[in-house]
Amino acid sequence: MKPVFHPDIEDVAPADVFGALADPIRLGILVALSDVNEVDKARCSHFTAFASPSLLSYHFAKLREAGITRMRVEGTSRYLSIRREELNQRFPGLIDSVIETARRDPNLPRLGSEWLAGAEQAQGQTSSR
Amino acid sequence: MKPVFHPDIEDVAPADVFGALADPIRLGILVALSDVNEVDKARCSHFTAFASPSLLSYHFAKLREAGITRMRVEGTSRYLSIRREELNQRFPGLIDSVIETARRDPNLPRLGSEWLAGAEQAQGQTSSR
DNA sequence: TTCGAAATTCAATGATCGTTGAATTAAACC
DNA sequence: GGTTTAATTCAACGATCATTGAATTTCGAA
Repeated sequence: MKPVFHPDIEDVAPADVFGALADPIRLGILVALSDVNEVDKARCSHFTAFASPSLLSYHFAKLREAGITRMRVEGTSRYLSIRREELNQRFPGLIDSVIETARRDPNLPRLGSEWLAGAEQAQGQTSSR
Repeated sequence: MKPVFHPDIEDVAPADVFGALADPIRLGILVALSDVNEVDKARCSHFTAFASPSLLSYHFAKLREAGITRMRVEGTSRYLSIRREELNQRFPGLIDSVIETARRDPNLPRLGSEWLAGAEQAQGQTSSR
């Protein structure tokens, strides 16, 4: 249960962020994450429609290592969220315009609306962050 | 004197734009271009401090093919500019926050201040690394 | 203690990327 | 004409990328 590496936001370079955004699957993940109001409600397995499990792992790691997402381990599951406050502190306004730009792209993979409501049963009181 | 291809801004996908931004040299070019108030005043040869001529050509093409820059041919020279209006129409607010983000990166290649002022015969000496 | 679900890791692939250096085009200037 | 200047093109290279599929880890539950 190695505790998933997250880079210090100060160590993230703009070019790294843009590199992580240069893929339709990852942009689709980002948009889906931004649709989740409840923090840490997005489980990795919710994205199986986007790609195979191993490919998803690859893309999740890319986003995480670029400082864009956070990954919380709980049992055999992983929950994803956008590192909004840290990103806004380091790159003010960037992530919002990126998400807004991606959201308008009709060619990105998307999740049905049902999963947003159906992904429940989270007991998220364990120390956040 | 083939007339330089520029993609229709509607054909540009967000992932393509981010891919073009995923490089320090190209971000440096973008920041430098945003410093030029006079449109079409930035000649390609002004960026020789950033990389070799052939590598510059490569990066210029990347930015151009991603719909980010425009290239005007005049004699043997080429002048670059950011496609601001079109980008803002297609991806509102994006290019400004990208430039602002890049401008704060202390690790990007930069141009001296002398070239901004008309600079005709500038031959900088600031090569390091 | 075995079984199954969630997710990662690993090795392999073909594609694209960033970089170099030499050759090439194209216009300008004597 | 020949030369110079600006910039691109081309072939090569090693590095990274996106993708696949099989093997592995980890934990929860029966």
